[in-house]
Amino acid sequence: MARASTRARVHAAVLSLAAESGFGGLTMEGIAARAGAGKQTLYRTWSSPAAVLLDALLEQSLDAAGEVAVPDTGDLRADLETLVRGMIAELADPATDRLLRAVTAELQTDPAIGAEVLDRLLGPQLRAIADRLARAAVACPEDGAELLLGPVFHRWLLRTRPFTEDWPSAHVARVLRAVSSGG
Amino acid sequence: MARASTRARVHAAVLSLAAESGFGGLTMEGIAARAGAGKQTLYRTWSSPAAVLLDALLEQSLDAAGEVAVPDTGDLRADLETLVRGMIAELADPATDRLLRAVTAELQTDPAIGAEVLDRLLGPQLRAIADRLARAAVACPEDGAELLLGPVFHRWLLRTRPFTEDWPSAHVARVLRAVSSGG
Amino acid sequence: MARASTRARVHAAVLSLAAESGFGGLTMEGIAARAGAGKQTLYRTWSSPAAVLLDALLEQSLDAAGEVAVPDTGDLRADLETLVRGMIAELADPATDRLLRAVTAELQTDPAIGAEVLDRLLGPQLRAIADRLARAAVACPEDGAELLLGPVFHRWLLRTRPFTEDWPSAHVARVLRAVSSGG
Amino acid sequence: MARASTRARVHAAVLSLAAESGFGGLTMEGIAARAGAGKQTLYRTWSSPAAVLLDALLEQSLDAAGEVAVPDTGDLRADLETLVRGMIAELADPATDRLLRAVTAELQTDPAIGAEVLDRLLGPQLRAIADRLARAAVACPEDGAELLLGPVFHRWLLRTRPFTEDWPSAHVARVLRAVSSGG
DNA sequence: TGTTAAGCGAGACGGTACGTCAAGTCTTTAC
DNA sequence: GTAAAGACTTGACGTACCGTCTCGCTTAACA
Repeated sequence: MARASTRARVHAAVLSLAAESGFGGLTMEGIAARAGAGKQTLYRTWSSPAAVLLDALLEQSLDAAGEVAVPDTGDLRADLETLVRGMIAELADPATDRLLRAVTAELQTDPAIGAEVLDRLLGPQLRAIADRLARAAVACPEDGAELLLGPVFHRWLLRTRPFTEDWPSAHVARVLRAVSSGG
Repeated sequence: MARASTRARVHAAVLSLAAESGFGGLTMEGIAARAGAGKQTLYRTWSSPAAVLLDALLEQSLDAAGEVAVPDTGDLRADLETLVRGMIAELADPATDRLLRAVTAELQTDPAIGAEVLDRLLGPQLRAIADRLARAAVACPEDGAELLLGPVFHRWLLRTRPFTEDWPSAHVARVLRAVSSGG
Repeated sequence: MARASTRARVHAAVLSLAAESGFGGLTMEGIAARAGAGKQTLYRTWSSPAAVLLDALLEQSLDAAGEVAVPDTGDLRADLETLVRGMIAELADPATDRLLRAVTAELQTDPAIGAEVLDRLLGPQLRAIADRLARAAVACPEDGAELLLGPVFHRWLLRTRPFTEDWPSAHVARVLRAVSSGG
Repeated sequence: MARASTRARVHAAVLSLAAESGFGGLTMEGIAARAGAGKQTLYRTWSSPAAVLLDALLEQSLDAAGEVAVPDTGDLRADLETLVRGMIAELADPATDRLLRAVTAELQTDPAIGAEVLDRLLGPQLRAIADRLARAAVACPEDGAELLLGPVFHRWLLRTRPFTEDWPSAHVARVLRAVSSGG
């Protein structure tokens, strides 16, 4: 397995390269050169630039962002709205936008990446939201979480239309109605 | 502009190549060779393999599949469930799966592709669903359509969990509750 | 086939590199870089650094040295001795020595190189000597030529012992006796 | 210096590898792996795969094959013809052919290899033939041995033309004439 | 109808990156 | 405390495509 110092240099290299030239510019060759590492060293551990980047991101932000922070003030409606508005704001940041789009694209092709993203990013996020819903006595918290996030991703990923200022509150209202008692 | 016969040969070539080796295996060089065309001829008209493929697909299926068929039996709940089950079945087909994933991935990178897909595939689909909802006197049909499709795409694209047999009906029930009177 | 200007640049590159760093330092990559050519351009025409070098050498010296000059003063013994002394002198030159050794080594491995060398260097040389012998009414000129050159190469290639000043005349005498009347 | 058991394992490894994949396939890495030794252990004692192989060969066959057996029935002509035919037969064996070509090629590059080969293979061979000639009262036995072997090697190494059935006897006749009384 | 420019096939070209291999050096582990 | 195991940097390998660029050869439209 790779030595710790090697991993660190590679992580630094991939992050700096991604920051400079975007995800599309990442190549194994370039990462190796920037890291002062041999290509074989990279291939020994990672299978593609996306895998390197993902690993770097996860290592970097594991504890901090790994714990997807779902607010819990007791007011479910307000909490979900805060969450949705936060996500939209994050997606509006060009850096995050480019990065998440790249990961999503890669994820379509490489199932291994997909599994890792699910394990360490999406899964926790969905679970955290589901937990918040469960704490509010919602009947089907997993489906509720999906109902909350699905349209956000759909609109963002497929660029169907921009987010408007008042959409989040209306969206949360619909989601809450969807999972309310009658369900 | 390319001659009609050239276009036709290129379209045939890209479709057969995509069918054989998947989207990832498409290259301008390969398409040109299969089509018996020069590379320059391709570059004169299209900028990437994705553009060629998309053009071929749209030309092939524009009128037929372009008209997204949303059933309208009068029973909204049943119609939407039929629609959702149909989509899920389509996504389960390996060929469709690969193709749509590839287009989605490409769409993250190339805004021109994105615009074309939105114009000619997603837009009509969303509008057709919204129309169906509007005909059932739903208040916010666009948001309803998004609420219906978003979770399906979310689960499929991000591979969070498989679709189960009874999920569609529960999902449709939630969506209908979401857009009911209060919305 | 390669364009003339490309060939010329590649030939110049390989000759200058060989002069600077010796044959062992030749790589396809290095030649391509020096020539300002793509690697594929090299591989399209030549299969190895040795092939490039050989081609350059042959093109360079084709007419001049291609015509292996066997002296013909009428005095066969003197002519052959001149020839042998000339060869020994040439082999004593470090540049020629290194180059011919390299070609000989490569020739063991790559049959295509061998065929080319035979066609354009060794064949003509042997034939020229055989012709000279034939003109002197020697019965088996090809075998005579081999008898003349074989021991020279043997001693030089295998470094069995150095050439001495009086060896050529004794050697030629033996060869002439070998192919005389009885042969 | 390497331990005896290590040397033995390395020798076995290099011989088996050479037998399987030919000389060209030998690498320090492969030998080390096959021998169950570290690469460093190899480099400590040998400088190249050729050195390892040569060492193994010489250790294996020193006394046995080192004594080049030149027949001595009293009939010099017949003995030399037997010898030549034997050499040609040996060179016709693909395994011997490959091995000797490889050693010859290596010998052009690495003078140390050359010296060792001369000392322990070629030298004894030439000396044995010279001795046989001397025993037949030939005046210049070393030159005679060279005259006998030179053309064989020349034709084989440079692949000028194949050996024919009746060439050995004619060749021996010429060599004997060359070194006869007149010389 | 005969000319002439365009579109075209073919593919060489300078490049970049690929993923692999082996070289030779180094560190770590374990006997 | 020596050597195995093997990670490391380096650099060449040969291949695949990239996008650009000549080359003739069609071929359709205009003179």
